[in-house]
Formats: sequence, C-alpha cells, structure tokens
Amino acid sequence: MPVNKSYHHGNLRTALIQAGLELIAQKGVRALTLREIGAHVGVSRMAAYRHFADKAKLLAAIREAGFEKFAIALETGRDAAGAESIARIRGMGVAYVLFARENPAYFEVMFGSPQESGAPPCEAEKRAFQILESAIAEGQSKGDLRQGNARLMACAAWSLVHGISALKLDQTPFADGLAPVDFVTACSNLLLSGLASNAKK
Amino acid sequence: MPVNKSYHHGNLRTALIQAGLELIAQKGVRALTLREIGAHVGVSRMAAYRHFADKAKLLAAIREAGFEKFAIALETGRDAAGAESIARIRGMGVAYVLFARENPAYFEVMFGSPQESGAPPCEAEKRAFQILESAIAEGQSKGDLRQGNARLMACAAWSLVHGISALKLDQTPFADGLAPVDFVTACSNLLLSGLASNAKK
DNA sequence: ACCTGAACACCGTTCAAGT
DNA sequence: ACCTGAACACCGTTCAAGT
Repeated sequence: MPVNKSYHHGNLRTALIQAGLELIAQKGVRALTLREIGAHVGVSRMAAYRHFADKAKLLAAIREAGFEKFAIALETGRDAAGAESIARIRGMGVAYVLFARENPAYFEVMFGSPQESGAPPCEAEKRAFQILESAIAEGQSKGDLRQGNARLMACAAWSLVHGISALKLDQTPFADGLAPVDFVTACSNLLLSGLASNAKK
Repeated sequence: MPVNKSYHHGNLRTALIQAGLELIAQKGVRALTLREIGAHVGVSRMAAYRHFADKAKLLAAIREAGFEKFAIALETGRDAAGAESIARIRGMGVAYVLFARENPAYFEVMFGSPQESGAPPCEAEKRAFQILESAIAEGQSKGDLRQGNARLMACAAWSLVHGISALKLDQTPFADGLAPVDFVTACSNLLLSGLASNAKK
C-alpha cells in the first residue's frame, strides 16, 4: 500500500481511512458518506477522489488494512498461547472473536458488505486463512489432532469463530454470563472434543 | 364498478415485500430503493408509506418473513432426517446452509445489516434458535450427545453453520470440490466427533 | 382510506476552474 | 499536482392535495 503524501496534509490518504473507520464505528458502514469523511479531516468533499477512484475503493483500502491488522492479531493470539498445538489453535479462535469485538468497524467492512462480484480476496485475507490451516496441519503432524483433510478442519474452526463473531453471541444472553474469552474457549473446546457422546470414532 | 388495477387494495403490502426481495436478490440490500420498489409494482414511490412508516420498517417486515421461512426450513430439514438425534441435528445444519444459499436475499436482510440498537429479535428468530437448542437437549436425554450446557452446545452448532453460510465457504474453493450438502455434512461431523485426536475426553 | 406530484435535504460523482 | 465550488442525477421523507 503506497504512502501518498498530500499537498496540504501530512498524509491525507491515511487520514481518510482513519476518519472512515471512526465514522463507521459511530454509525455503521451504511451511514458512511464521503462528504462527512472530508469534513472530519477538514478537507473538501472532493479531496478523497485524489486518492481513491470512488467510495468503493476507499472501503477496499479500509478492508485491506483491517485484514492486515487481523492477520497479526491471529498470529499474536496463537503465539501467546504457548507451544501446545491445541492451545495455539484455541488462542487463534479467541483472538478472532476478540478482534471482531474490539474492532467492530473493521469487522463490518471486512465481512459485512458482501464481496462485490469479481473482487478477489486481498492478500492479507488469504494469509489469515493460511495461518489457521497451517496451525491445523502442525497439530496433525504432532499427533494432537486427528488425521484428515486439514483444509476441511480449518473451515470448521474458522466457521465456528466467525459465526460467534458475526452473531455476536459473546455479547448476547446466549453467552450465559460467560466472559467473552471463556465463552469462545468453551465453544472451541466443544469443537475440539466433539458434541457426540461417542466423540472418538 | 370497474376495478382500478393501479390500486392494490390490501395486497400492496405483500407485493412490496416481494418486490423488495427480488430487488435485493438482484443488487443487494445496499442498492434497494423505495422508489424502485414502487416502480416494480407499478405504484407511486410514496405508496409504500401507506403500509410502512419508513424504509427500515419495510426491511424489518422482510426480515420477519425471512425468519419465519427459515424456522420452517430448519424443522423440515430436521424431520426429513429421521428419528436418530444426531442425524436430526445434522439435518438442521444442512438446512441452515442450504437456506442461506437458496435465499441469499432473505439471508442478507436477516443477518447482513447489523441490528439497529434497541431492535429486539423477532419471534421467529428466537423460535429458530429454540428449535436447535431443543434438538440438542433431546439428543442429550437420549444419550446420543454428551452431557453439558445445552445452550452452549447449541451456540457452537449454530455458529458453525452460520459461519459457513456467512462466509459462503460452500461456494468457494475452500469447499474443495465437495457438493454443498456434503461439505456441510463433513463440517458438522467434525463438530460432532471433535477435531482432537483424543476427542473423547 | 388510498394514492399522487412537488419539494426539501441529503447522497456520490463529474466537471471546469483555482492555487 | 493538489484542492475547490458548482452542478447533475440520484436518494428517503414530508407535505398538501387529488380520487
């Protein structure tokens, strides 16, 4: 992502992304207007067009920045969980939900607006999934996870934490009073151990 | 007395919901305009205000209709799966993802736009979750599912299928060429059996 | 009651022009 | 090069009026 120094401001491009983020956090993507972003950084409502072809491009830039932050959050959560592979996977799951909780504006742009047809996933987005799939494969090679299609297992793990994040289950009565971290940990443990009484086939 | 075809005595409300749905399916909620809905049913752009206080209320009506259809789809999927409790739960999961796939417009309105603060979940929405939680409790009482917090287990199951639906994983290369039903079934089996090699604790 | 056109305060975006 | 105001074609919504 190129840094674009503007004439009158230190870095208008970055300022626009930041302002967009703040406005989304306040009122949602739906209420985001280019005019308001401009006013927020003290610039004409047309200044944004110097750096972004249109509103969609600005959103795409926010989206990309979000996925980069997201991928780092996943790696941090994984590494903070120690060396045990199951703990590392669970650490990523917790980091996923906490990221959504703490960065609702980013999460909304990253996953909220359906990908316009033809828009390919950005690099950081693909990297985020790779991180998870690698952790699964590592767990398998260590013998901590059952054998099988690692990608499928990654899909299941990803879907679980994404569902919790998207439904904000950790922020509803469904969480049954559990703290977010404990709720996600409990759900993750269910996936790891299985729901069935004869879980180990 | 001649029938004035431009009048929609009584059925305009339903026609507006239906038209809204079709337009959302074509271009997404974001591009939905009251004016276009009106034109679509051959009515002035203000006619909608006879039946809905504003655009948000129309969307809420679509949302509610969606959840009603959704709850029925879950029950149908459950009952079609037979009497075995694990098969019934899996049947609901498959129905969940298939509903999202076959009714993207409904799904987008139901879950896409974040609940405006203060908007309580509609009856059908709560019923849908109740159906799932009951199926879990039934599986426990039959001894097919492990004991434990049924609500938490329902959250995990719900999140898994919601994540698949929201990320449209069954419609991406992540599905690894599996048919949607097979992909969801495989993911559901992973949750039921567990990812860990020592799944049965 | 049910529907309508005109009008208002917003949008995103284009354009020609200012510095 | 970078930024601006005026202008255009849209929105949702209000209002007074038509049938």
